[in-house]
Amino acid sequence: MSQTADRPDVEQTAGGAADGAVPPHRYTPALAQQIELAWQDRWEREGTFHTPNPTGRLSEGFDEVADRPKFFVMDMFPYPSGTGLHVGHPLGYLGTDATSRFRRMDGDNVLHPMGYDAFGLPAEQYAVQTGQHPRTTTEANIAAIRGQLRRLGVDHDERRTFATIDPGYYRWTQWIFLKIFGSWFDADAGRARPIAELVAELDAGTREPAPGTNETGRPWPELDDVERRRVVDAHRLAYLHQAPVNWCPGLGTVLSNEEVTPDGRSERGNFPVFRRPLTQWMMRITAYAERLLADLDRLDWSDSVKQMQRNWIGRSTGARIGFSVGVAGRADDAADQTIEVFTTRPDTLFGATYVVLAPEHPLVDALTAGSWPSGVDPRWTGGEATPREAVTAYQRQASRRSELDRQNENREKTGVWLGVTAVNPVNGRELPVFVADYVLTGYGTGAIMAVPGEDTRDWDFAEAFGLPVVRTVQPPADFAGGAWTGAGPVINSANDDISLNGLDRATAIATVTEWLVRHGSGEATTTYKLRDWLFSRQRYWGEPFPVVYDEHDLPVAVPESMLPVLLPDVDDYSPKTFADDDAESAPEPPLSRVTDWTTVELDLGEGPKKYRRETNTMPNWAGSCWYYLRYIDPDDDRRMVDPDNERYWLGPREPGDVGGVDLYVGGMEHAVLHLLYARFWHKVLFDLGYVSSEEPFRRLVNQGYISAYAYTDERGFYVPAAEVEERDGRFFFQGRPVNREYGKIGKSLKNMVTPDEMIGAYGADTFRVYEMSTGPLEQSRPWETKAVVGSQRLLQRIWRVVVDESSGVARAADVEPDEDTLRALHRTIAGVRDGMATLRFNIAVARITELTNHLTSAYGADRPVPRSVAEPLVLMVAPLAPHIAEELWSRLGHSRSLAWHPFPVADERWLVEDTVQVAVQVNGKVRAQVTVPADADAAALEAAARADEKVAGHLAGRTVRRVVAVPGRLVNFVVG
RNA sequence: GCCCCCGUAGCCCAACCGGCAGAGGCAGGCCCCUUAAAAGGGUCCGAGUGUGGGUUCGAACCCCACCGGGGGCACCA
Repeated sequence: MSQTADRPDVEQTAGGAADGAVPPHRYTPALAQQIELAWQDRWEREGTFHTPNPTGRLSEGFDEVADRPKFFVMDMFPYPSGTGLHVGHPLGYLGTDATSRFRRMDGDNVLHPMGYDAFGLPAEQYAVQTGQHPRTTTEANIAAIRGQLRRLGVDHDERRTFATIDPGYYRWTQWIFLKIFGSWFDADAGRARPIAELVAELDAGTREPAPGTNETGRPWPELDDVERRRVVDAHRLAYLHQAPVNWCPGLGTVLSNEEVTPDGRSERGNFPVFRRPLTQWMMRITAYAERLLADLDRLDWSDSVKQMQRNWIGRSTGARIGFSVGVAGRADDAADQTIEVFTTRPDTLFGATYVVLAPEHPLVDALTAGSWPSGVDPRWTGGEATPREAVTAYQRQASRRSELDRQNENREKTGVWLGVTAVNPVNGRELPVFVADYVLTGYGTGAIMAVPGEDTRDWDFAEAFGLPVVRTVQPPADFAGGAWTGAGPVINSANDDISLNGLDRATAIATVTEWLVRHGSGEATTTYKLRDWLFSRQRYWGEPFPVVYDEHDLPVAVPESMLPVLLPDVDDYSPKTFADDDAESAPEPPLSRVTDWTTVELDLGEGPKKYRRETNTMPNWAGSCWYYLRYIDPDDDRRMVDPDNERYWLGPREPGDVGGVDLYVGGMEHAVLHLLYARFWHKVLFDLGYVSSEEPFRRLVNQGYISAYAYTDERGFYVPAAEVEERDGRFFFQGRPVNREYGKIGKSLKNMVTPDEMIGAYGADTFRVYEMSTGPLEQSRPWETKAVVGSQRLLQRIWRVVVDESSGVARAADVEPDEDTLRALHRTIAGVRDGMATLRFNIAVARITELTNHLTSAYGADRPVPRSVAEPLVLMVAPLAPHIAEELWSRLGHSRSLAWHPFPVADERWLVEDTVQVAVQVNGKVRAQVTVPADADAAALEAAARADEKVAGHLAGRTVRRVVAVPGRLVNFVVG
């Protein structure tokens, strides 16, 4: 992230204190710096924030906290990229820090760790730009951000810190890969199982290879060893697959679907992306689609993130329907093939008038006819002499078409006819079969039945190609034309056997599906938009795969005892990149050039043999998929995670609970990728018995963004926001008027504000209080530098309540507080607790401000504040502004840190009033206030209200139809 | 086009389960302190909840429609 973790600039502010006008012991920025640095040293020296595990090497001191509830809170760890940290970044870190400190004081055993996500493209690109090894730059960036976090005063247990690039960490990333590689998804059991169990069942004859996994078509007992390995490999959760991938020549690597923007460019770097077939590692996340979807309901996450994951998984139900091809007597070579289509609208089957295959559909070649029949519609041929030429030309054109064209909204539908027809199973109608790129390879079966009457895309295609339309849903009388996708009774849908006519959609779907099943022509099915996860990258800066290839070019797992497979040091770590638009180029991973590494002699049980290493590396997401588990003990070199410690920190709290991290805070931008991948890995680890929790993150909170004003001059260029002056509501830069805009903080808008500047000017505590006071954690908010002074003033007042500004000594008195003060104190405690518990730190700050203001006016300079009020005030400030709180606590005579001191508890006695004011409404309008005993019942309330003369005036001469009296709240007279 | 979230004072934000719209901060006014300014302290000032309907004794809160802002998905059959 940033390299600007400067020591605070004490000089800048120290000058003012020499001026005599300021009392010598005022809480100035200079004093804040001193206090903060001193306490940060002491926390580190004393290991104040060390959290014990139940067992293992980090278990020292666990006995003292064994009876506490556990609380695991963490942030999405930073990616230290070297491009500067701004005030938006710490928002979440401070939220978890305040929560962590509060929960610790309130009696929890709190785990609050931090680590660094450091493999991946940005670090590599930064290194290439600066001509340094990625490890050098990455480690420098980590050191910088580590210093910055320390300067903010966060309470991470630094013994649990690690980076994903540490060999001691990625060893276990590779280990998890081996576990995934070493398992398969048993669809009947709905979970992953070790691959050895599959082999055992195949050998025993109790299981057949899954459909599509046995290319030979021969039974398992007849296969030789290599053929058997191919069958087994095709079952694995991590598998090699040749498929069209997103090849990005500009980056020299392939990208996952998730890393490609909707306009067909790379999310990183904005280079064009092309589809081309390559053999790559895939992760079978689709096997978990149903569980990933269903378990969302068991998570305490925001609706929007859940919704985004639901959309991404994209479950839809419908039917698979077989259309047979190769009608007798037709001059084509497509004998006895069946096209499987997927549809969510089997109720419209009678309206299908043609069939479409995706250009990459495997049946296209086999189905293409030798010649056009006479009289073929010229629109159907693509201008070619034969179907084969037309199809080949179309496929080439489609593969070249960048995704940029594809997303063009109103692009005309294109396609060509294969020269064959397929038979609609429900009415025997012969439908022409087209290939067209509006049908996607990866979704459903890659083939559709086209129903132009009820689908706008099919309608558009039918219009362009002159295809017929059969309506099967009755549109409303005033319908203008085109495809009708709304509801309506079914029409034109009957054969000798069934009729759907008059049925509603749901009934029609059930009826026709049942008919299809009975006739062996289809079945009800569910599909997902989610695709398997492309897991290979042709980059240097990533985890090497723990995989080698043997003489059959089949993958072999590197034994666990040989982990980690270290990333070799190389001179040239940049990938071979190509011209942005060179779609024909092929990936060339940097590791493939390290020839003394790529070839290796190993004894994997068959004696020493030469093997070829996998030269791809894992994607950036791998390291962040499981880092929360490693915080439990990053130095455990025997296990990924100790099961007892995992059960303690992450296990289910009660039967049926998903378990996981108790509070996970991070940006909305990871709503799909990181969170979905991590959930997937966690579920695999759960299935294999390595973790006791079903989900990684029980509760997720997305912190808001911080935006700031930006300013443009008359040419539209951004000017430095910090130098813009406001006069009479208008804005000027160097005397010239500028326009005010609003946007995310950053370099490009020239509106960057760094925490270092703020800490330099006010100290970390002021910065912390400011960020926490601007709203609930989830709320996005504007940054306003000039408002920071308000938080500074609050801390100064708190300081003055406790410390004499001229002598620097605590001025708390051992006297009894008055009742007003006690009420104020306990109301504050209740409010602060509420704010802390609900991550509405602004509420906590507001309550503390009220109490401080009360104390300031109730106890002047000559009347010290009672100790029994000053101390709880200091304790309540501690989670938000820990340094000043520690300092005040210490000046109040305590030698130990307050970090483990119990948080104040409100006394109910001072929360309830003897009497309460309730509003009296007449027809819902507030007309008077009456004071009644706090426990007055409805009748007493009504009596008191009627006795009020203003109320009597409103009621005089009118009929009271009804009286609503809510004890403690109000009385409402409903009059006629 | 579809889906999700959000509209309260000049600005940022509160308001428990539907029960008196205001806690806090910024900005602004006035006063004190000061030779003056800054810093500091004190005090004052504020809207009726985007719009229109509905439910209710009672709506910022629940329902419907619309407007505005933010985000996601998008030829997904």
